[in-house]
Amino acid sequence: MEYMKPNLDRVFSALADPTRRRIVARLARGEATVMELAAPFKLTQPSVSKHIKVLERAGLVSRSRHAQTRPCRLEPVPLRAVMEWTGSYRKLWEDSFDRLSDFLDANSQTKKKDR
Amino acid sequence: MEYMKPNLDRVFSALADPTRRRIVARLARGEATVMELAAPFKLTQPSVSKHIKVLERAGLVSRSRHAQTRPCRLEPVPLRAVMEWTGSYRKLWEDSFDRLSDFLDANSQTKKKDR
DNA sequence: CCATTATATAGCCAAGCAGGAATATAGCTA
DNA sequence: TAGCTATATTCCTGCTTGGCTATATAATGG
Repeated sequence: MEYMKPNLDRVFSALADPTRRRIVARLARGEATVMELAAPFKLTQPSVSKHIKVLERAGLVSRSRHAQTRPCRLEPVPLRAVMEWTGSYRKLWEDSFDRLSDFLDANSQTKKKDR
Repeated sequence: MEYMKPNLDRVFSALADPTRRRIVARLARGEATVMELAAPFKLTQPSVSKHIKVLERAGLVSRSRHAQTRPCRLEPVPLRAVMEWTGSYRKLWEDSFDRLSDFLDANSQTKKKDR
C-alpha cells in the first residue's frame, strides 16, 4: 500500500537505468514474474531482483503473490507524476520561437517548424 | 551537437537530484549565472558548478559567455524527450478506471489543440 | 517428508557521486 | 600593472550503486 505521493528523487533515479526502463516497458504490456523479466537480459536473477526492488521503492512497481511467483505490476502514479513535472515546463518548447528555434535555425535554415 | 539525441540515462539521472530540479525550475524563468543559481542554496560555488555540469552533460543546460559570467539557459529538448517517453505509458492511467482515475480527473488541463 | 522452482538476502568489489576545501583561471576595472 | 569577481579544476572523503557468487527462504508437487 505504497500510495504515497511519488518521491521524484527515487522515481527519476529508478528510471535513469536502461535495464529498469526496459523492465518498465515490458510491464506496460502486463504483469510479469522475475524470471520472465530477467529472460531478455544477460543479468543474473539476483541482479534483476535488485532492479525490481529499486522500481518498487520508487512506487513504480507493485508485487502480488501467486504460487511461488511474485508477479510485478506497473503502477502508473509515479509515471504520471513525472509527466506532470515535465509538463510544467511544456511552454518552454511550445512557445519557443525565442528559445528552441534559436539553435534549430542555427543548424538548419528551416524557417518554420510545422507539425 | 549533444542536444540532438537526448541520452535518457543522463537526463533522468540529472533530474534525480532535488538541487538540480530546483536549478531547472529557476532556469525556466530565464537565464541565470552560477552565483544567482547558487544563492538559494547553502551549497558552495564549486558544488553548484558541478551540478550545472551534470545538467549540461545531460543537454538540459547550455552556457554562453558574458563578461566574467557564463549564464545558464534551460534547453527544452531533453525535457520534451522525458515527457514523450513518459507519455508512451499514458494509457496506463487513462484507461485504468479500476485504479486511480478518480483523483486524476480532478485537474486534467490537457488542451488538445489550439491554433 | 523430499526435491524442485521462484525469489530474496548477504557479502564482496569496482565505479560513481555529492559534498567540501583549496587553488587555478579568466575577464573586468582602476 | 594589480586586484577584484565569477567560475572552473583538483583532490579528498564517505556514501551509494550495479554487478557478481553463494546461500537462504518460500511455496508447490510428489
